[in-house]
Amino acid sequence: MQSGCRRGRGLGWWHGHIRGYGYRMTAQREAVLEIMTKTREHLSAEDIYHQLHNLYPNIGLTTIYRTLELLVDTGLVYKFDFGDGRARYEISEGPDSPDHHHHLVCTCCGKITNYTDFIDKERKLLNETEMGLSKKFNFKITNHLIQFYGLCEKCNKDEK
Amino acid sequence: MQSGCRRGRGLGWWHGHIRGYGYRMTAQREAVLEIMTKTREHLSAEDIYHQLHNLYPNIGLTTIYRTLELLVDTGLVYKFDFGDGRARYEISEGPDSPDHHHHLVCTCCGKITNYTDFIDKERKLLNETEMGLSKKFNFKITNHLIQFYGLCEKCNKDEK
DNA sequence: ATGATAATGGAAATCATTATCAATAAGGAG
DNA sequence: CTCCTTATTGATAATGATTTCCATTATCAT
Ligand SMILES: [Mn+2]
Ligand SMILES: [Mn+2]
Ligand SMILES: [Zn+2]
Ligand SMILES: [Zn+2]
Repeated sequence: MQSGCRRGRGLGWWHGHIRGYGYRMTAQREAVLEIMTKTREHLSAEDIYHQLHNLYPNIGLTTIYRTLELLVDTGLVYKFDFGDGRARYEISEGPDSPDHHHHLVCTCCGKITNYTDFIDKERKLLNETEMGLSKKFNFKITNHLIQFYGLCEKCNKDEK
Repeated sequence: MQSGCRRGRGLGWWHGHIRGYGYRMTAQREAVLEIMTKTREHLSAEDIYHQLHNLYPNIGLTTIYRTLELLVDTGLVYKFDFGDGRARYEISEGPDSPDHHHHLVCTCCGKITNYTDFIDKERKLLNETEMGLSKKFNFKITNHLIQFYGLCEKCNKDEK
């Protein structure tokens, strides 16, 4: 329907997004997005770097960092700190998408678990809270972070 | 009332806590706790280091880091990552204390705002959620992190 | 196809946090 | 209170993730 639609020519849906911010589309950015959209893992910059080295032996780690920063800035990717000393990234469908989820972080082994359960109740409370906080502090909320810390099933057993 | 009470001899309430974990009480640990309990700011290790240098010109930054790690491990202090590249610390009264609060983080200027509003509703939802998640994932939750990101009043204005 | 300029990648620089290790001090035993 | 074991400290070096630089390359509007 939209005249600008370029589907069917091998272009990812993200081209328009990137270009819309005035950035150029490059093979490296394509490659990083390709990986990010195909995994549910929480990859570090170096994880991505290693995965790409097969396909692009000359890609630089610096470029991975730069690309991730761009993707975070334009809202395509979330950046997380799970406490293991390196940033971790995950594709983002935005805080209102049905795939939006939060995390359980095992403080023992570092395992990360996605959960979408209870998100509906959460969403309701979050909306109220965001509205109240915006009003009280004149703070314009754009996003939120929720994480639960504790022991995963395995670590909880080993604990005993 | 309690026979073990040591008030009135210059000992902080935290002595028993630290000793209870088998750690020795030192002037340095005392000093760090003294600062942490007297501020509502979110200090970095270096912040604390500088504040202490007047009183203890010989205290080492390494010791600050070690002490903070100890305090976090024993639950007296919370460690946060607000995205400015350094860890920030804050005294903890525990997730069930009336002083327990969450944060608004300005993504523009980095300003951190404590809020306790809506905590009651939050607590209710958190309890339900924690219970549900514990059951579904066999995950033993010990703590949680909630942060809202956006623009503070000042940055929102300047934005326009 | 051409040119202006944004993007890349290799290497060096940053900078918060850790590891080492000899010197010091806490606190239980006597 | 003194002694002794051993946790703790502090100076320094090491680590490691992320940035900065800058010459080379690639994108894309014209
Ligand atoms: Mn996730
Ligand atoms: Mn706070
Ligand atoms: Zn675990
Ligand atoms: Zn601000």
